[in-house]
Amino acid sequence: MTAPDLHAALAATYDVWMRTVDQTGSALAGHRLTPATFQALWVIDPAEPPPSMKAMAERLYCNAPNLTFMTNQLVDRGLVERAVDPADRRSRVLVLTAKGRRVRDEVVRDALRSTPLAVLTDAELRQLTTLLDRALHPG
Amino acid sequence: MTAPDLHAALAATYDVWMRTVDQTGSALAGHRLTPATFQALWVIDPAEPPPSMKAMAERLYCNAPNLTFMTNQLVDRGLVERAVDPADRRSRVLVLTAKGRRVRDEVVRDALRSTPLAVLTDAELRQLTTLLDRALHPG
DNA sequence: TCCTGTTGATTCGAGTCTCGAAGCATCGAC
DNA sequence: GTCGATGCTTCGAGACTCGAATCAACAGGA
Repeated sequence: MTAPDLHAALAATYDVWMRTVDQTGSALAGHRLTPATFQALWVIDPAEPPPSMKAMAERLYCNAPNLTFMTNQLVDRGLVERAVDPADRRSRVLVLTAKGRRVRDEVVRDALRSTPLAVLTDAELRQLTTLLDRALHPG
Repeated sequence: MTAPDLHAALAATYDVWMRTVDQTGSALAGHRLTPATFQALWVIDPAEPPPSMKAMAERLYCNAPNLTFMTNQLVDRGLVERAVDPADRRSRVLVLTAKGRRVRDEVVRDALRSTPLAVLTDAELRQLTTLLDRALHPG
């Protein structure tokens, strides 16, 4: 690793993500969503068991009070509901409502359509994911 | 391009950038910088002519009032100065102060040390940059 | 069974960030 | 010179973020 190569790679990563958020913006406004609430929705995979607040905070790289705030935004908009985790009654899990699943589908589709990455081929995308995953999960 | 491959690539891109910001946080606090002011500093390359507000706004994907706010933060901390562009007296260019250059060097170094991408080899980094640039600048 | 320390989440307050609308000065073309 | 366009700032409102304090529930040991 040398600084110029690393700098260029990080700058490009930043650009791709920021352009994705920026160009998804107009689609989000239609659902009264902001980048923050979109990201919260993004990390709730409806195919997996509903995540706890703690799990959400880790995925979103934010702290607990912040997540409480974002969760309230989503609850106010009728997209998620809090439920008590029977296995640990301190923990609240976030369950998508029917509307939440529908809205999430739409905005995720919008994001995938808007991201600059959409122009890459499947092979390139897999190559990209492999490189990034190697960085995220070394060893 | 198919949705699952694209989804995975975008998720990994998001993770790399957010982990970079997250892990650079403690280093930023020492200079009384936030992620936003750090990003503003990041896009002022001291090796190039000082950027105008407009150029900054494009690089940061934000609007003019927002940039005025962030510029004020940097000016208050003595890191940049506004200067009138002689070629267009409406335009203000952002000039790093001596302290600004020093602080920018430090925090950029911190960011490059903190990013998950730092574990990749030069060859991998160049491969990554090539892929991302192809997405950012197609054709 | 009680302590006791820990953990998951919320509340509160303060500060930061973001943006639309309106305003001002300057530019460029005519 | 006039007029529309452009670059930036101000203002006001809302969204976001976080540290500190609080509360309920868990987990372990005496």
